[in-house]
Amino acid sequence: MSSTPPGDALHRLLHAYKRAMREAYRAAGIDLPSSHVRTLKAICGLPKCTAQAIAERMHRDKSQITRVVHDLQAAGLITRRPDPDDGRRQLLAPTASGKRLRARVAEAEREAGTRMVRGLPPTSVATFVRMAETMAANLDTTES
Amino acid sequence: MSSTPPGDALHRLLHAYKRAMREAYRAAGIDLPSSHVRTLKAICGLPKCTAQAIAERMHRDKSQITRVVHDLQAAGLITRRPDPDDGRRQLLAPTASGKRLRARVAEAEREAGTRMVRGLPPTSVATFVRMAETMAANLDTTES
DNA sequence: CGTCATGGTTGACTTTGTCAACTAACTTCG
DNA sequence: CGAAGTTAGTTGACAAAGTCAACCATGACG
Repeated sequence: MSSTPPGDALHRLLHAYKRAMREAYRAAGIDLPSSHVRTLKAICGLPKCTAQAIAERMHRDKSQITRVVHDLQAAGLITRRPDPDDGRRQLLAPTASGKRLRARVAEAEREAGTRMVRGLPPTSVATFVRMAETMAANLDTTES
Repeated sequence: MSSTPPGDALHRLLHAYKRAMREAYRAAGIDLPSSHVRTLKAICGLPKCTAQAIAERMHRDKSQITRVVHDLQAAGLITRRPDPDDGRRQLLAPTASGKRLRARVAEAEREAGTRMVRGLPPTSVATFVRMAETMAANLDTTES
């Protein structure tokens, strides 16, 4: 019975969220898939950013990062140069246009984000986010 | 700073959740993709269930439902027979083994679900689910 | 030096979601 | 009645996202 399986609500929410984001991106003239956008955000956010760091930070497969990074570079949004300290690593950094795009993304997201939490007390939203993080951590760490 | 963009937390959570579910399914010897499982749950939950009803209920594309339903039928988990009242519609219902599977799924989910909310007060979890639903509704309804 | 871990790349593949065209069955209404 | 529109479902094609495993380099360490 349990009329509200938590997974369903989650699934619907993320689905709606992704749709809203894609919508927002398109409205802002940004035609990148959302995973690329998130990767770009990560690169802009982390100071000395490597592919590994991104993969770890957002729990994604290395191969995925490789491909996305490749695309972003091809689009002239980021630069990739070998780390002088370690020949295996490559340091990722946004270009000027990458940073500009990132700013526009932030703008679009803020708009959609506020729309999402319309009518909800801000403190609850903070709690919500914290809970989401706790749950994710719970699920992650308990992997045998 | 706003070190925690709400979307990221969401994404990580759903990702972790899906992984946990798949893990749980596999551990229970259920080798169905999660979308099939969710569809089966919907069919078991709705009394007189049509493909359209499912699509609407979980905001998914009709075509997706068609294919999943087809698979479930091929696996002998559901039956599909034309609605006597309307020749276009098809009534979907779980078979005996479909119901059994559904029960096992519920078991596995309960286990993973409780693991997820470990250490969180149950009332907060309820609030969390309600908020998730509100947000999803916010995003859905505000489409121009 | 050999061995092993690490960062990254590649290929093949599955799952999920999206779009558009299309059939068949109902409905509406002139 | 019959033409026009709706609705349920199907199909094909495709993009996006995630997963798995094998594979080079480079670096670290005995």
